[in-house]
Amino acid sequence: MVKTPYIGKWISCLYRTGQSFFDYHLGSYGLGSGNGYYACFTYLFRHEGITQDTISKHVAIDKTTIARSIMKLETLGYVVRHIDPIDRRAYKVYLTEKGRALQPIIEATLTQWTTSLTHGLTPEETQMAYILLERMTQNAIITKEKLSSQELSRSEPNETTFINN
Amino acid sequence: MVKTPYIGKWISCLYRTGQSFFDYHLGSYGLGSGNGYYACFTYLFRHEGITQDTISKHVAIDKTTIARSIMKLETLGYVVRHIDPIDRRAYKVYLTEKGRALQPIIEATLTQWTTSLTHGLTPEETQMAYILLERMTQNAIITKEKLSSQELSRSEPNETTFINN
DNA sequence: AAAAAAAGGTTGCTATAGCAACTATTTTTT
DNA sequence: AAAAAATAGTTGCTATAGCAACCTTTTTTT
Repeated sequence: MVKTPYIGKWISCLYRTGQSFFDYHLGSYGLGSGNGYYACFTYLFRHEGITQDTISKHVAIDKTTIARSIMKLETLGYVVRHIDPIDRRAYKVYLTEKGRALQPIIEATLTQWTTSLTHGLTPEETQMAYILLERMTQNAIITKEKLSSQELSRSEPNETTFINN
Repeated sequence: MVKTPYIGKWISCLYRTGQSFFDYHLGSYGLGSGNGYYACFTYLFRHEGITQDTISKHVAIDKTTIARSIMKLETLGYVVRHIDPIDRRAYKVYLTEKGRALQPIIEATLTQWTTSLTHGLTPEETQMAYILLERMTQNAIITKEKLSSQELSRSEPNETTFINN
């Protein structure tokens, strides 16, 4: 890898090799390299009966991507969706037995990837990596929100622009 | 973002928001969200006349992706390719004037993204983030290489498997 | 020197994921 | 209560990027 002072390059490489890793280890379950699947799964492992939109917002992935991920997971028999009788626009998403059976496998793979990445780091460095990545992610989300609000800001001039400072 | 002990989630978010960022800032130059473009550019800014394969290996991006990136950059008039007279399989890639004119713009955008991500971090933390990301990326590449060599290891039993330890 | 293997690139195919625009409900305005 | 706006989800489209297979040229074996 070339040395440049740009973080994006490392991120990009980590993302892409991660995709290969997940595809390699979980491809046989019908899941491929899609981060969307694992985002949905890890969220569903903790919060069943939530809507796609809730997942989308909590994992910071576009609702279209979540919709298609859930669609695939439903086809594969890992989740079921029931229309929310109170809000008939929304689906509540539940894991099936088959889906829940995947929990240890998915968690093991995610852990394994994390472990691979932090190989050779001290526990303190690993901890630090977590914290820094989390903070950078927060910054990334804020930056993106600023861009979106700037796009709208012709009609409703700068008001939302500084919300996330 | 949901709190889980998996690094992949932060990486994924950073990667995707980064794509949006580049698309937003550089889309008007015909470059979109493709990390491949910026990898090619930043490498070409320092090393002109190299082959696609060299780029591919140095930036750890599949040669197919590099090929298509370069193809697009050629169409857009940012690079030219000349067959290497010594090795007629290979193309040597050069920036055009138009391509070189993009250097400050691309570098500014890459820097801006890095700056956005590290907002609120101390210089030491930023430095730490760099180092840790770099080390994790090295681990990622090694892990991936291990997987590839395992796939081959039926024909030529484990020999290459431990090379990268 | 011929055959085999490796290397540089390309093509075909696939999965992923975002954006814009849309439908259908629900909520808020007025 | 009607109109407007917001929300949940889907469809269409696009760009990105990897893998497998392939072609061509070069290098290595034998």
